[in-house]
Amino acid sequence: MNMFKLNAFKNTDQSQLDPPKSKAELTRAQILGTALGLFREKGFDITTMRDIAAACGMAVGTAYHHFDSKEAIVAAYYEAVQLEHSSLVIEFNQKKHNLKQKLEQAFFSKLEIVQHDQKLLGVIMRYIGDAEHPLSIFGAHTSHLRQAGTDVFKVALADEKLPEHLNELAPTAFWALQMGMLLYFLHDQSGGEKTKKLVTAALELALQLLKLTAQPLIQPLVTPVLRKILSLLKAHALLM
Amino acid sequence: MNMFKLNAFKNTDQSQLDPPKSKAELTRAQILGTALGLFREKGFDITTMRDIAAACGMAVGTAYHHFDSKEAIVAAYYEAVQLEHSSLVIEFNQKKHNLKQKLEQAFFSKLEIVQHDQKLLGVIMRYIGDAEHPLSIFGAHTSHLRQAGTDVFKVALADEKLPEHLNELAPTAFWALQMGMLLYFLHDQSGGEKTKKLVTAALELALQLLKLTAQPLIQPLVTPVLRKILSLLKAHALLM
DNA sequence: GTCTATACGTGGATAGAC
DNA sequence: GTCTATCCACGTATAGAC
Repeated sequence: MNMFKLNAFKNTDQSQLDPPKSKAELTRAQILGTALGLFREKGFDITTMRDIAAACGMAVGTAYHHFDSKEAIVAAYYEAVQLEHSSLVIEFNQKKHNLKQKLEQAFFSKLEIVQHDQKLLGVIMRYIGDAEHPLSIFGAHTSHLRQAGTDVFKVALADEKLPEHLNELAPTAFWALQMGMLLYFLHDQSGGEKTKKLVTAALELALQLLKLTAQPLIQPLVTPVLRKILSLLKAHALLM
Repeated sequence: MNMFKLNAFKNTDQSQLDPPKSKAELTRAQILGTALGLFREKGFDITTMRDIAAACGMAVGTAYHHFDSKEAIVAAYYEAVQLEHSSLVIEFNQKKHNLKQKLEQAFFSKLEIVQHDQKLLGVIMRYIGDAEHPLSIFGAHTSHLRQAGTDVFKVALADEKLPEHLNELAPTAFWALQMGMLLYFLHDQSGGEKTKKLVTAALELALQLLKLTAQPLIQPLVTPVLRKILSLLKAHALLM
């Protein structure tokens, strides 16, 4: 099991194990943990900032002093998710594994981290289309999260010898596929079982395509198209 | 140019050309048109129901009598978009065209319809992760829209002879790709120019992959994986 | 059934005193 | 950093006019 950052939200009373924090950091952590508990239990929309403040035994204004908005709490959650995911993948890649194993670990570990937070993931997707919104996963305010999210796959692909353009495209493509996984998982009522099966199948397909496009006969057909897609994604800062 | 349903929102004073409507239908159309104008001009979140009612010269209660919520207005907009798109594609496919032409028309006509409504599209994406929400494009309440959206590609692919599993998967895959196009377009600041280029490149790649996977040598490798993906998507009612 | 006018409860977010 | 008081908008409800 993973004993990383996220457990701070799941287990509020282990602060003595962590390095000493300022009062503000403690209050922030308390709000975060309490809020996530309420979100998981009742759902994001139903839970009010008044509920959260009351459950923390503090005033509404205090909660807002530490988090600009209710969505900002979810943003903090997702930052922690990404942090934990990155460290799990890096740790795994310090040992030798084949590509399939690496990719499966990258996908499955992400899934494990968010396993019980379907309701929270839905909120993260909410502003996907508002480029202006600070919480849009495609917006400027979250570029560091996209960076970390694609870096994970750069790590997993580090030992592979891919054609030049694929080398640049693949991490973003896998990141996008991972977003698709989360989207499917959001609507998965089997507790993630179906999602895991889909990931396995999708990765198998992706690996086959990867091998295909690397073949000398096919590569010249695909390369110019990939180059074009590459440049257009870069124009949007969607490619990291 | 397309003189279909959507123009009712863009041009409010051409009611004499349309078939006679009940008073309620006229009021509904007026609210819809006025609201869309305000959404486009000021943005969805900033515009209030009171703004809309005031701009229509009616009471707030009247607006709510015709639309359950502010989001419901956007839902009505998207219904009309899908209706117009379907009829444009069907019309185009009554004449002979090759597959590339058909797919490009399907993608580009959708883009043309929503060309000036980036802000509205963002709102449609907002509930993508809330399976329960009536406006989620993956939810039960919008299954008819997904059906119409994939049917469009069934029409475009009707003349093609594809392997069995691809035949079922392809329309959903293209529908998903089209959603990706809309997502990219949302963040496109070139007025859709970059989006068009990306669509062209993506379709070229998709057609190449389609040809590849149809080849006898490759098909046995891909078929079992496609079958698995197919069954998992069906389990979610994501496949139509 | 359609529309007006008005008022109310709820919840997100803010201002300003301490 | 914290709390109290307040604002604003959404959505709902109600009573009455046509």
